[in-house]
Amino acid sequence: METSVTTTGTIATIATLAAHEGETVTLRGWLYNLRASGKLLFPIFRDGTGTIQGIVPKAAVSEELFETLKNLTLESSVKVTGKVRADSRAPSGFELDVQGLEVVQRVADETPFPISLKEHGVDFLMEHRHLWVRTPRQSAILRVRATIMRAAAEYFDNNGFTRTDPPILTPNACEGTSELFEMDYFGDDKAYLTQSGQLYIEATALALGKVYSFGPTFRAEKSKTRRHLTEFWMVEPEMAFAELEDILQLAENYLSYIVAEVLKKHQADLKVIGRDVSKLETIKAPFPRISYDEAHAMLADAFAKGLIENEHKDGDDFGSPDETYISNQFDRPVMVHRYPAAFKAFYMQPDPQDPTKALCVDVLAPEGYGEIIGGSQRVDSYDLLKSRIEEHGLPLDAFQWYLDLRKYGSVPHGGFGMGIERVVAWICGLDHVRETIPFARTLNRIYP
RNA sequence: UCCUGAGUAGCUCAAUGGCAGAGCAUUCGGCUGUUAACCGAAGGGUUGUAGGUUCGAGUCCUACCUCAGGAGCCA
Repeated sequence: METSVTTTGTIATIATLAAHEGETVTLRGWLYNLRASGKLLFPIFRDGTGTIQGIVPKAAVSEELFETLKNLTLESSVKVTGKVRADSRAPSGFELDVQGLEVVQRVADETPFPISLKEHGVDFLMEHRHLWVRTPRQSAILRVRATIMRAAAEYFDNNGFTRTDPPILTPNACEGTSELFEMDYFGDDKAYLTQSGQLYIEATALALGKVYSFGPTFRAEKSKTRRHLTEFWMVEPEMAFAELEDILQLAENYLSYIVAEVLKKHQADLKVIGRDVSKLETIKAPFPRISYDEAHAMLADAFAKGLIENEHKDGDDFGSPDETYISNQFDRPVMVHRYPAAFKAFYMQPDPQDPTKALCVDVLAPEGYGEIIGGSQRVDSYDLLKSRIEEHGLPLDAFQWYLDLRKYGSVPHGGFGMGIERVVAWICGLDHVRETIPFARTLNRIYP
């Protein structure tokens, strides 16, 4: 430890400095930037809660303190003591008149902090993600993420749901579709990383009524877009005695709550991120609802008017450009329901009005962020589910336990899954989900 | 897997087939209100890899590698 002139003051964090105006406090953090103007230094400190500029006139401090700070390297860790002073020139409204400094660890001159205040490329930043997270924007995003995750669990905790997390290691593909990460399970057996906990929480929903799960999910798909990670966090509610209408209402109330929580607690962070909060203030239930058929008509009309490039074929799933167009017609998330059953999962309940359609919903976030929630009412008939499993060419024995749920007191039930990273990307207005998680796992990257 | 694009100084990028450069960062010097501070100077290069065309290749051709954006699939 290298020590310079030290004085003591009340330990404080930058976020709470307004409450310490006029007081002498000690901050513990890092040197974020340093500007010098002859006999005047302007160090900027960060401590994880924010940044503040210090001011150090040569005449006001000891020679030792001045020289130590003048030669200090960026991202060196420090304890700095000074008097909090309101100043209209400061972005946060406050500055610190530095009186004392203890250098905890000085970054060596030969190995300067690699991330500068200037622009960097994506590859370089991701290669240095362990250091990139220190920058104000990335820290702000991670704070918002934390609030979104807390609100995502809190809403269910406050509304009668019991958290029941499913296993991460599973014996087979939950839905028999996506590519999974495979691993050896003590020799004879293979295990797979979960792609969804849904089937398991259907079991716990029939035990506890209303349940949810919240955890990491894995997809080995070679997806390479701004919306995909190979490891991401998903929150999934499941309710017994619930039909599609209940699921729609839950989804709109849920998202409204999460957005409200972020707006309530993160105005400063959203400003650092550069988010237009007026786009979030409109996010209140009820959300617009359109059926697949209505969405198709909307796309057909748009194609006729030359607003979109590719014609959407009735009966086909929507592509990303289609979803973007649909979501751009609304100022809040749009709930698209009753897709053709043909390209949806085997466990979705058919619509009694039109059995070729499934009682399902995709919630598309505004501003082109695409699908953030996918849900459905589940098949509750034993015979129908059995024939669906067979039609999809899935192994019956692997799904016997799942069929059992329809044998012992089956009820209408359903729920949805929400991808946390896509919600964070949308709420923060980010270009790519890789910035929404501390260490993103993508197709081409597993370091650091 | 497919399509498109990009790899040049630590970083971000320039360079008609003809001497490989700038800004930032680093080091040194100057400046008492800077806001990605500014001004001056210095150091810093096997142009992704391997071949090929050419008097001459960062530049053109072939293959490969890496990364990015998109499609498909999905949350």
